[in-house]
Amino acid sequence: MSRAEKVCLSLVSYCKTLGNLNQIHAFVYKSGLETNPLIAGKLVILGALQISDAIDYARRLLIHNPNPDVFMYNTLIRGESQSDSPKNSVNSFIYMLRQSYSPPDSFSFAFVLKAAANLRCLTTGFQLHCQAMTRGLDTHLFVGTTMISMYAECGFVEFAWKVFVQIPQPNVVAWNAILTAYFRGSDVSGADTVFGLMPFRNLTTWNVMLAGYTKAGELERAEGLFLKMPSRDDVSWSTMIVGFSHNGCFDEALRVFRELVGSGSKPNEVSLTGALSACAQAGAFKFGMVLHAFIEKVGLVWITSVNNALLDTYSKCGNVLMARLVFERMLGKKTIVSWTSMIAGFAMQGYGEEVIKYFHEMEESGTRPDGVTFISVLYACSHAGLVEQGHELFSKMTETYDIEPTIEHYGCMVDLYGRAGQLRKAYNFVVQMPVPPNAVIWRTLLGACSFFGDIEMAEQVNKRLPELDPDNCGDHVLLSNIYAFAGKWKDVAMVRRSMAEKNMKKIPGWSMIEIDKVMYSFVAGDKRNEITEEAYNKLSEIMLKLKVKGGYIPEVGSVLHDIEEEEKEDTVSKHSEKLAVAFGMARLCKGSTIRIVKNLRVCKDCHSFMKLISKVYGLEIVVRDRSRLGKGYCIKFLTDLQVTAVNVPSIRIEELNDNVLCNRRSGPGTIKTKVERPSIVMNPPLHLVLSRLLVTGYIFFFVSRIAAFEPRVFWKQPFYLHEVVVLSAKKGHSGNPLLSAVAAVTHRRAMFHC
DNA sequence: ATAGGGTTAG
Repeated sequence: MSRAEKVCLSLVSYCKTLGNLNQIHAFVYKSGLETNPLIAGKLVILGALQISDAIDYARRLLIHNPNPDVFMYNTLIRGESQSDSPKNSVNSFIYMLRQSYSPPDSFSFAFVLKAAANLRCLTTGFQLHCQAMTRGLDTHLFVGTTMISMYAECGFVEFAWKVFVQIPQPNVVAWNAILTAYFRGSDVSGADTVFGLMPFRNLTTWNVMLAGYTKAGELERAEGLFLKMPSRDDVSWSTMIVGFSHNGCFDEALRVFRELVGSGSKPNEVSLTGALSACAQAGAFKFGMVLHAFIEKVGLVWITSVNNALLDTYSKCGNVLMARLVFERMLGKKTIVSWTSMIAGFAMQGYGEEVIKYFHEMEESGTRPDGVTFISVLYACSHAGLVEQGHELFSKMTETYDIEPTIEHYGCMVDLYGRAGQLRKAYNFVVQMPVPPNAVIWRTLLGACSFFGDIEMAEQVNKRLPELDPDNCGDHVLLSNIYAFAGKWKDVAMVRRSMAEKNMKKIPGWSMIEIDKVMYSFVAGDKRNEITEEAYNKLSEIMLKLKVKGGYIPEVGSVLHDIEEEEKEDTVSKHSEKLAVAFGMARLCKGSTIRIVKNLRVCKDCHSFMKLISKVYGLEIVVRDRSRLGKGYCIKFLTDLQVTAVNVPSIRIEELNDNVLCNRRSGPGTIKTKVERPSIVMNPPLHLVLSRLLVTGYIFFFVSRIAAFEPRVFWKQPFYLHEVVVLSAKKGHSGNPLLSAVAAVTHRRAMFHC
C-alpha cells in the first residue's frame, strides 16, 4: 500500500462532517486515488452511511467514478434505503442495472428490497422480486428473508409465505421473518401455527411473539409467554413495558419496569421511553421525575427519543416549566417531535401566546411542521380564543406547507369558531368541508351549542349525529343537558327515555392519583372499601369546610334529570375526581400539589369545587381530563400564594418539612415508622435557592450523585428531590462550590434528619 | 470492507 493510500485511510477514520469529507476528497483527487476502489469505496461509505446529510455527495461520488464496483453501489443503495427518501435507493439500483458491467448481487437485492419495504410499495417490490428471479437470487436465504418482510410491510402475507416456502433451508432468522409477517397482517392464529411449526427458536422468536401479542391486545398471553420463555433480554422487557403502556395498562407497565430494575438488569433508552410514556398517560408525575433522575445518572440525556418522552411526560403532568427545561437543555438534535411535544404542552395549559411564539421559533430553526404540530397549534388557538390567528395558521398549513388537513384539523377549526360563539360560521364550515364530517365534528358543534344554549342549532346538529354514532350516550347526555339548562324537562325526559330504550349505559368515569408512586383509581359511586372509605370521610370534611368558609354551592346543572336538589347534590358529590382529590388530601403531605387524571371531562361543579379547594386550602391542583381530541387537557388551579412562589411543586415548603422529618430512612436496613417532628418553618431564602437550582437543572446533578451512592435506596423507596438535597448535604460534597452552597443552606435540615 | 428477524417519543 502506498504512503498516500495510508494517509487517506487514516484521514477517513477521523472524518466527521461533510466539510471534512470535502477536504479528504480533494486530497484523494490530488493524489490521483479517486479511481482506487478501496479509497473511493471508503469515501462512499462516509457519505452514504456515516455522515448525516451527505448522501447526495455520496451519490455524486459514485456517478463521477468511471468504474464503480458492486461494493460502492451496494453502499449507496443501503444508505439511501434508510434515508428519508428510499425512492432514491430504487433509482440507484436501476442505474446499476443500466451499467451492465457491474450486475447486482445478493447484497444489492437485500438493500433495495429494504427500500421497497420502507416505501410500502408493492409494485416496486414485485418488480424487484422478478429481477431477483432472473438472476436466480429469489431463493437466496438473505434475499428471501428481506423479501418476506417487504411483502409483510406491503400487507401481503400470502406472498411472504410463498417466498418462504421456496427457500431451500430456512434458518431461524427466516422463520422469525415469516412469523413477524403473520403478526403484521394481524393474523394471530396464523402466527400461532407458524410458531408451532418452527423447528428451532431463539430469543428473537420469543420477542416477536411478545410484540405480536401485545400489539393484538392479547396482554395476558404475552405475559404468559414472557414468564415461561427460556431467557429474557432488554428487548423482551421493553416490549412488555411498551405493550402495556400502549394498551392503557399504565400501572402494569410501571410494574414491569420495576421488575426489570429488580431483576438486576439496567433499563435502556427503550424501556425508559416506554415507562415514561406510561407516566405521561397516567399522570404519574413523581415516578416520571425519578426516571428523569435516573436518566441523568446513567447518562442517557443525549438521546433524542428519551428527551422527547421526558418532555411529553412533564407537559402531560401539567408541569410546563420542567418540560421547557428539558426542551431547552436538550443535548441531541431537536426533532419535529420535540417541538410538537413542547407546543402541545403549552397548548394543553392554554398558553396560546407561547404556542404561537414557539411555533415561529420552530419555523426559524428550519424545522418543518407536520400535521401533528398543526393539531396542537390549532387546538391552542381554539382554547385561547385566538380565532384570527387560528384561521391564518390553517391557511398557512395548506398553502405554505402543503399539508392535507385531516378530520382532526377540521375538528379544531369547528371548535375554534364554536368556542368563540360563532355557531353559524362553525355550522357552515362543517357543511362545506371537503371530507364528510364524522361524529366528533358534530359533537364538537353540539358542545358549543350546549355552552351557548342554542337549542335550535343543537336540534339541527342532533339530527346528524345518531346516524354516525348511534350508541354514544355522551351525545344524549349533552343534548339532555341543553334541555335541562333551559328547564325543558319534558324534552329531557324524552331523551332519557330513548336512552333507556336503547339500553345505553354511561361510560363509568374514573380518576387516578399517584401517591408514593402508586396509582389509585376511583370510580363514581364506588363500592365502599378501605380506600374509598378514607376518601369519603375526607370528602365530607372538605365539603363542610368549603360550605362554611368558601360559600360553596354545588352546581348541579349537568345532572340530567328533574330530581330533588338534594339528590342532585348527592350525585355530583360522588364524582370520581372529588374522591381522588379528597384521598390525595388525606394521604399526601400537607401542601403537596395534587395531580389527578380523569378519563372523561370534568363537570362544572367539580371544576369550581377544585378552584375553591385550591383557594381555601392554599393548594395547587392539576386536573387532566380527556378532551375532545383525546389528548391531555390541563386545568390548573393556582392560589395567589403559588403564583408568587416559583412554580415547582416538589419543593414547596410544607412538603419539604413533612418529608424530611418523617423520613423513613434513618440508616441502611432500618426503618423507623415515626419520628418526633419538631415544627420548623423553612426560611424563604432556602426555598428560593432550591427552586432556582431545580429550574436551572442542578438538582438532577445531586440526584445523580446520590443515586450513585445508594442505588438500592434509590429504587426501593419513594424518592423526592429535596430529600436528595438533604442527603447530599449529609454526605458533604466539599469539592464542588455549588454543592457546598446547598450543603450549607440545608445543613440544619440535615441535622434533624440524622 | 457491506446483509436478513424483535422493543423507541408528539
